[in-house]
Amino acid sequence: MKKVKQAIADELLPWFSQNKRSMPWRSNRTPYRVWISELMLQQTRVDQATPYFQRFMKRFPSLKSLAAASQEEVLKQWEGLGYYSRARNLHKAAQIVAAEHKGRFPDTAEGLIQLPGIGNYTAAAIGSLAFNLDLAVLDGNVIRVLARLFAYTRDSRSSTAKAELQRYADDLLVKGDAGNFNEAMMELGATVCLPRNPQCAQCPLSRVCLGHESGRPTDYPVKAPKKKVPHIVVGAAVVTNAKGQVLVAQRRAEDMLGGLWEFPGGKQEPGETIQQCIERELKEELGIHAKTGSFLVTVKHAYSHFTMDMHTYFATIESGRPRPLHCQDFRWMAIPELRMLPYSKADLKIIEELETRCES
DNA sequence: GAGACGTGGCG
DNA sequence: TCGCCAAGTCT
Repeated sequence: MKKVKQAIADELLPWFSQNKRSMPWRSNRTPYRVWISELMLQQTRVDQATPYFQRFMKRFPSLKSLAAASQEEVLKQWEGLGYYSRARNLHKAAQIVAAEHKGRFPDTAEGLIQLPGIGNYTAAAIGSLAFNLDLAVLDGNVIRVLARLFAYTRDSRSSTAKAELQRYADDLLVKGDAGNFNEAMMELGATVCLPRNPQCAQCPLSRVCLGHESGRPTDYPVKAPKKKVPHIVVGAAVVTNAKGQVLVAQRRAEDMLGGLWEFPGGKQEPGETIQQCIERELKEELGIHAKTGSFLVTVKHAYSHFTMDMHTYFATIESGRPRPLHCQDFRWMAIPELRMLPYSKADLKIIEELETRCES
């Protein structure tokens, strides 16, 4: 442990000061900027989050402007980034800070972690980076780096392993320089101590790394295998009316993809044709009796916990007027206006197909 | 504590 | 093609 601490001071921190290039846009570590960037970076690669961060800061330059926005505007900015509860929680937290903390961000770990969407990792990240608190982060990168450094054999997904590795991180933390220590550990994991091809020859810590010494660094961290995800078939409808408008519905707030808009539809039940599925879903969701028409497109999509084939058909209403039964809201939209609302990637693929057909 | 929760990139 | 993975949190 002592040798590792020494190597961090002598090798890792100098290495980091030469190699911190992945997020130049976060050199400005204000609480608001660190918070937004950390939220976006959860389970997300820097390259994917970067353009979102730039646009987000342009649209919502301050906590006040974010708190004043509608959830729909926030979701629209988040569209395509995934894990949309992050956006909903971000918006809630902004309103809490604006209303209950006079717009000042909490500057303690205890205060930060009470905000929605902020857990152990994000509280430590904001605390160390924006407020220079001595808090060590534990994310996927740090878990991998520490597991290799100490040839750690417990299942890294277990809570006991997390607690133990957190203690290692706490012990190694460079007091007074926690922000740089944390970013250095994560940057090392992201660029050198890679999951599949660790670049031990270039690693500033290889000299004190038990994983490297073992000759099998990729044996760490140990992980129990994941179960494979189910596959479902979904039917969806582009319901059209006489004005050439199409019907979109807003998903309920706490559901998966909550608050986003979609083409109505749902999971195909056993013994049902896809047309029957669509007509049933339209009745349940919107209370309309509709008839499916021609085929539009099949969207294949992989979510975190299932994969889906979404067969999309045109449809027209035979009787009834739409009502928001199993959805939050619905709207008739001209095709060129559709993109004003936020959607998931799967429904954006349907919109793309509609736009392509409109042009020709 | 295990499972829900998105998306894109990579070997 | 396909499973795994990426700066996690919530229930």
